[in-house]
Amino acid sequence: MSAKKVNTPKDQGAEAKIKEAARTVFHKKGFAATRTRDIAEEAGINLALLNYYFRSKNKLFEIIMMETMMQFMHGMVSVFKDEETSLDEKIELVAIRYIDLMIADPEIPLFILSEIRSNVDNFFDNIPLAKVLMNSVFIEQYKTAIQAGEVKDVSPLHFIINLMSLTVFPFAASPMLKKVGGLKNEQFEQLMQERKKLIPIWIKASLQP
Amino acid sequence: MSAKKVNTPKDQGAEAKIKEAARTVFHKKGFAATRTRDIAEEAGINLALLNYYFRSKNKLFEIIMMETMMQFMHGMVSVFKDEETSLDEKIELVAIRYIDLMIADPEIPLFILSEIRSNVDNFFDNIPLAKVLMNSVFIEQYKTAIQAGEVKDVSPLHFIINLMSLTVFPFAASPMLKKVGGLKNEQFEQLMQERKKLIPIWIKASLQP
DNA sequence: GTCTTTTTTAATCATTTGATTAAATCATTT
DNA sequence: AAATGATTTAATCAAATGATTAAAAAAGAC
Repeated sequence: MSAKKVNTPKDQGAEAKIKEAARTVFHKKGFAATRTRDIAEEAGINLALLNYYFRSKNKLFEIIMMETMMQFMHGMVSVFKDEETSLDEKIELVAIRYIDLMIADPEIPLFILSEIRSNVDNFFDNIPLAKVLMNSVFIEQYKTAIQAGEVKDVSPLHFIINLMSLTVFPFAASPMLKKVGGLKNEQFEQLMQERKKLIPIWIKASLQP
Repeated sequence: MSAKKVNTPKDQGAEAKIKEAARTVFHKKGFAATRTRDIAEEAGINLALLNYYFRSKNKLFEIIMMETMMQFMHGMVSVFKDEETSLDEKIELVAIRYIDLMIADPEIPLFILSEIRSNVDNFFDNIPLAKVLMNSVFIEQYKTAIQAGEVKDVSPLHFIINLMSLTVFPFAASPMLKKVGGLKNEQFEQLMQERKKLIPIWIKASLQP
């Protein structure tokens, strides 16, 4: 053996280009609607290269799915676990981080939601996500605030659902919203920027006892 | 010509059975992932019958898509246009109707959201939905309440987005929510039932000046 | 009951699509 | 620059899939 990682041959990084192309196409069309030929064309390489590097469409998809889930979950989990920030600060952080993430990558929410529908087991059966989130510092702080009478006594699940709903849904529904609201991309993004400040205000208002 | 509508031949309604099966399968798997053979099997009929009655997979899908969109939009539009109900009552009606609709047919939100992604133009370019909704009685009542100082001055778009987010998102995300929250179907439905009362409370709290 | 029309089926086509193969090209080492 | 191994391609395969066809079966008209 000699060159195990010779770096990229032709221009620079065929393998990386394929993965990037796969990310783009899978995110935009979903697994079932993407053809391996679409990915090859998007990457500007031959179809056989895809199978050479990634063995199959399924394997390639699993990689993209896993990375996307990690990217999406990491922002949330890191905030949820933080011992240093208050309940209010966490609410603000979640809104800001998620909206920024989704402005940068607006296809993510619908991609995750629709692909998980056919796939639930694979991704969550291993990960104890229920425990991690529902026993997190965030939820403990929320429960403490309830016991102190500082916020209304509503299930933490509703609280999380509301925060995610207000943050994520507009991006999942953006094609419809742009039509129904008659919005250009610019205006839609402006609206989402506003929500970084507004969502924490609305959430806190809903918590008033 | 003689029998134009001879009613159904074999058991009762092959055409209807195919449409019902198509609805089930399309809603569950989306257009790209469903095979015409899946629909035929679900309907308990031969594959050729599907093409005999509906000409093609595309035509059949268009019918299902159109009917589903109508079903989904009708509940909303009829409330929005109602001259007899107050702003508060409309908020309550939207929450109740939509949650009931989606408990009965939980696949609808994700089906609509993901299919529209590849299809925006077809369904909205004809329909002046933007005008219908944004000039509805509902929005006029909201604007009036702002001018009267009864509610905070926030864009009607945010208001609609929030109402839809809190109502629809949990169903779109239900596979994930059930995993993350460790919920059985029973418990999930119970949570959604609670939201029929809670969402109007939260929305109204967020409107307080 | 016979005839005509409608409904249903089995068999088959043509295309699409994921994947493989064998050979050619390129890069690196010596 | 020759040899070796890594990368890339064109050509091709086999299975899946949407659609059609021709004939059989059922239903209705007379």
